[in-house]
Amino acid sequence: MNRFLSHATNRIDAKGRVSVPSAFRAAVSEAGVRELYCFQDFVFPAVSVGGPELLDRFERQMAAEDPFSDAANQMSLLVHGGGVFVKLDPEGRLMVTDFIRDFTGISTDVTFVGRGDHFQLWEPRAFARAQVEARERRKQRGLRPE
Amino acid sequence: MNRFLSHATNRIDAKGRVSVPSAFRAAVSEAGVRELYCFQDFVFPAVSVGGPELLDRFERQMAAEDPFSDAANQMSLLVHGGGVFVKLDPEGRLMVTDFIRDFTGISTDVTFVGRGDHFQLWEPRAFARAQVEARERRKQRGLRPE
DNA sequence: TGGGACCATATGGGCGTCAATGGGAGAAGC
DNA sequence: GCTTCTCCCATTGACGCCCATATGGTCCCA
Repeated sequence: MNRFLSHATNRIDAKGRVSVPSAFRAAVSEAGVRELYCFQDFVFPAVSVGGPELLDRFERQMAAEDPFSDAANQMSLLVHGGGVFVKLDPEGRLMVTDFIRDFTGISTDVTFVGRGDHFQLWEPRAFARAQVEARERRKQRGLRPE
Repeated sequence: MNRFLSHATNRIDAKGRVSVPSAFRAAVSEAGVRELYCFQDFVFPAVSVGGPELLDRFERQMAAEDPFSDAANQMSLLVHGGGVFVKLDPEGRLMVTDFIRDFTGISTDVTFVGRGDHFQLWEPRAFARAQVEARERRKQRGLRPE
């Protein structure tokens, strides 16, 4: 699996570290990446994490918009200026900084959520709520997956 | 048989495992799959299980939309983040995790329900009720095909 | 037609491995 | 010198793999 799929919740230890699920670590190292880039999501109260190619994704998104629009400006500010680098320790853990805590509401546990080409850090209950909401929205739209 | 048909109920053992019916296992191994992807159904209190092609179907649907829209984000959250991988042990059993239990209400027994290209996990009595309901609905509609 | 052997599936439990977690010590920065 | 971060090692608990047993059904043969 070279993509980020599924989800898992891990505990933050006394030093503020949390283990990245092994499936995600495998996907990261498979891409040969040791340093990850992360920034605040545009839609959800979550922090997105990925390799350098994650920047490409948002540059594509920005390219899809008028480069001088407000939206493109804000996106650049958040992605280029607002992002931070995160390193994994030899055991595959990362430090949960205030940058992450403040935006997500994370305090003691982190839910890692696969998003295909990247993954996200969520406060566990916020993730549960967002899922319920997304499901409700789909029902309202009457869209069926099949 | 390369499709999932009929239904069967098996007991969860002390370690939280349950045997996948042999007919379903045959259909799975015929596709050469050892790792299954499963996620919560959009309509019923059931967990859907299938091979990677189940994921492909959702991704095709996502690809049809604006990839950066809210709708696509929510879809990704449910499909990429909401699913979990399930492995079968050498005897063809799977672990019934809390992810499955909480959503379906399964506690001691699991009803496996074939759905053509995938199958589902149900709490036995919930499945019985859903069948009765479906039958009633059809009667009300005068047995017209949809 | 009845009994018995055989086979496949389902089920139960032991054990090793690995991921997650906790804590200590050295190194680097304030 | 104190704090903070990084690396290293220990612990533990869950999960995957293995082998053993039970149960029900089918086939064969008397």
